[in-house]
Amino acid sequence: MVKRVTSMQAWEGYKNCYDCSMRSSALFSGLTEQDFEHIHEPIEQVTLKPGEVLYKVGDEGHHLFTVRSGLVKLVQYLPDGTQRIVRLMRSTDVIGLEMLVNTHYEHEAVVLRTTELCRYPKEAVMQISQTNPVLHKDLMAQWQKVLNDADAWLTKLSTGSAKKRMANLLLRLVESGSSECFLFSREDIGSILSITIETASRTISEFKRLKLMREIRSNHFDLDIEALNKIVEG
Amino acid sequence: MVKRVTSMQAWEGYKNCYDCSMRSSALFSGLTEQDFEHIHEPIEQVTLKPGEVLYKVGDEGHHLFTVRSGLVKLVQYLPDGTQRIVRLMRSTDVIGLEMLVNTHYEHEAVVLRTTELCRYPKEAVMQISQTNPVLHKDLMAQWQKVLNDADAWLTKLSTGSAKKRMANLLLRLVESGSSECFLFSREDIGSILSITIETASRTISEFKRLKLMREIRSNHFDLDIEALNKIVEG
DNA sequence: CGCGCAATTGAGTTTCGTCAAAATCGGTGG
DNA sequence: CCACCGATTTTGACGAAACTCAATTGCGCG
Repeated sequence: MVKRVTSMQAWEGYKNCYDCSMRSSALFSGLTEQDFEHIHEPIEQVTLKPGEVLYKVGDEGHHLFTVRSGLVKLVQYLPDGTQRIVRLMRSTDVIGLEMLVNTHYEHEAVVLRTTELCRYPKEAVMQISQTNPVLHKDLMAQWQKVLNDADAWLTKLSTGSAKKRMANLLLRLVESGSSECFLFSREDIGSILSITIETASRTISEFKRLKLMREIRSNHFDLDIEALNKIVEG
Repeated sequence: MVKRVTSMQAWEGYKNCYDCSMRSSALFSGLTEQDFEHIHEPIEQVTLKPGEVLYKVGDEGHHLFTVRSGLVKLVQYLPDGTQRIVRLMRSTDVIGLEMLVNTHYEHEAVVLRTTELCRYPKEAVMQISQTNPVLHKDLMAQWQKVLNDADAWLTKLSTGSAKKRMANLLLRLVESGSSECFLFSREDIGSILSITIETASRTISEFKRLKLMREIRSNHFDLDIEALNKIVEG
């Protein structure tokens, strides 16, 4: 069992949201001073290290989170106990939207890379979303983004040969504007693509042999994006 | 190319929504008389026959739909041109939620069984959702429902052996309270489970041989739910 | 009745999973 | 600094599952 939550720094009201470097994307960036008066619980910033668990399937919860930096996996478990990663959440993504409708989380949220989060009380989000059109629209957009991601996850990462899936995953993990990407454990890769760790390993080995990817350092690769695109299309 | 839209019957204002037999689930069931005054475009009821296309990927659109009865598939296309069914929409499901955020549809919506829909202008939904807390909450719930379905689609219908996927699909298609289900073309089944039509056919044949399902009449089956559950768990 | 399309079945090939062994990596302690 | 340990990753050999291609059957409809 892993420790659940680590460093947490309470924010002094709304100033931090107001001045937030992520204003354009953070959930509360469009709020008015009036809105903030309705928030009774402080918005907190959380930092989690790899392996730490934000919440588990079925946990009762009262918070939504915005990812400021890092990478979080959302996991569900199959009847046979194996895990399936159903989503990867990165900067500007909102985790735990289901709190606006449910009282319990639908996934297990586990940190893959050191992650900074903003934590919002769900009551505040629910209430303000009914009066503030900007937040209302933001939430809809977030919901739609998650849904689009889910569709892409299905069509690109869960359909076709292992090679195609892997190529799609690599292209998705590329830092935009560059051709580099970080990878995580073979087990996680397998649980994303629905393949075994052996197949994951073999596919990566083959890609390296074909010079589709070059290992700069441990789990950090430089990709031949053109060639990978060819595999995806082929 | 298929005809796009057939019979469409304009509704005389809000009375029909108010008296609607699906009041508890239809999108506008919780609206007040005031709300209805803001709707300039009539709400219409659409009936579509199997094979008809409600909209296509990238179509510009101004409407959301509630499924009253029937079955609609939402399809996306892969780079190689093959189709993947990413969702099945049944009674009480809302089609085209993305219209609240986008101007174009994300999928191709094709009718599998004769389907009755209620058609709502998106402007009305967007506007009223900001003032009517009931609709606001309904929309959130709908969004979450779609998301849950997407997760289940991934974990149950796109993971594991063909037998497990098929068993999961059959159990999902069962009319609740009974043990009967309708099936559609092997091609559609394949495009749901991400398997070939041959594998789909073989799996069904095997299930029939093992008495897991009995064909009452063409594509209408009586299922051994217990046994299918065992396959899913195994 | 026969045409056309969908579904089924069969045979051979490919891909992927399984099991096992070897190699590599990271951290620990002598 | 090096040896050692456990965990992860890689690689190999084999078998099972699914895909491909092709032939056959079955069904609806003119």
